[in-house]
Amino acid sequence: MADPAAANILPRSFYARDTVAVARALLGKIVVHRLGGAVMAGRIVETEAYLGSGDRAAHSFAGCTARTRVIFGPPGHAYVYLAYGMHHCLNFIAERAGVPGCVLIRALEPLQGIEAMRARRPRVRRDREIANGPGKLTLALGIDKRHYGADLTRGPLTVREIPAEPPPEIRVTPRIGIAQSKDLPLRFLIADNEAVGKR
DNA sequence: CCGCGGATCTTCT
DNA sequence: GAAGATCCGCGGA
Repeated sequence: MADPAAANILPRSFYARDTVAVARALLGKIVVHRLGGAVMAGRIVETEAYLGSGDRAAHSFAGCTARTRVIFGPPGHAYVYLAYGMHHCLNFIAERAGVPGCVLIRALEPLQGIEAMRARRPRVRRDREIANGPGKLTLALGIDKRHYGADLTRGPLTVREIPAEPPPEIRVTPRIGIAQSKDLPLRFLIADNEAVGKR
């Protein structure tokens, strides 16, 4: 594969669609983070959509608050929050400005900067365990609250597309680890990939 | 491989 | 004041 960090950045129009379309289209795309001289990159292999209406599991369901403000803003930005008081989770904002909707990045296949990722995940053995969970990938990439609202079309955190990459085969399941709206088919993953969370 | 429980803290009720 | 969009280590099969 070509250098992932040099691939084309996805434009804002990529994110300015309905949330499910964005969640599906993100599979196979590349997250690139430049931090402290390191360039880290991973291929998105698992996502979940959190909708703006009728989705009780979505943080935006309770309305626009200090925490969910960015979800109601323009697309192509990052929504980062702390889960269970310990783990950061990374989401990308979808839909046009004013309409809530975001996509949780649940798993990455590490492509580049693996040594830098391992430095933050010292206990991991296999490469595929470095970022195969929403809390694991933020730790591996060094993502935290400083990235709240970050613009994904420019800056140290970007999402890119390898040209001429064929679209992956997508599998659909209910979402993981939620208590409400739990049966909606809003989890998407690349069918043949090993670096995805369990069911 | 599978199930269990503890850690830890922000946000909204 | 309780509930989380989780992870890890432990013990057992």
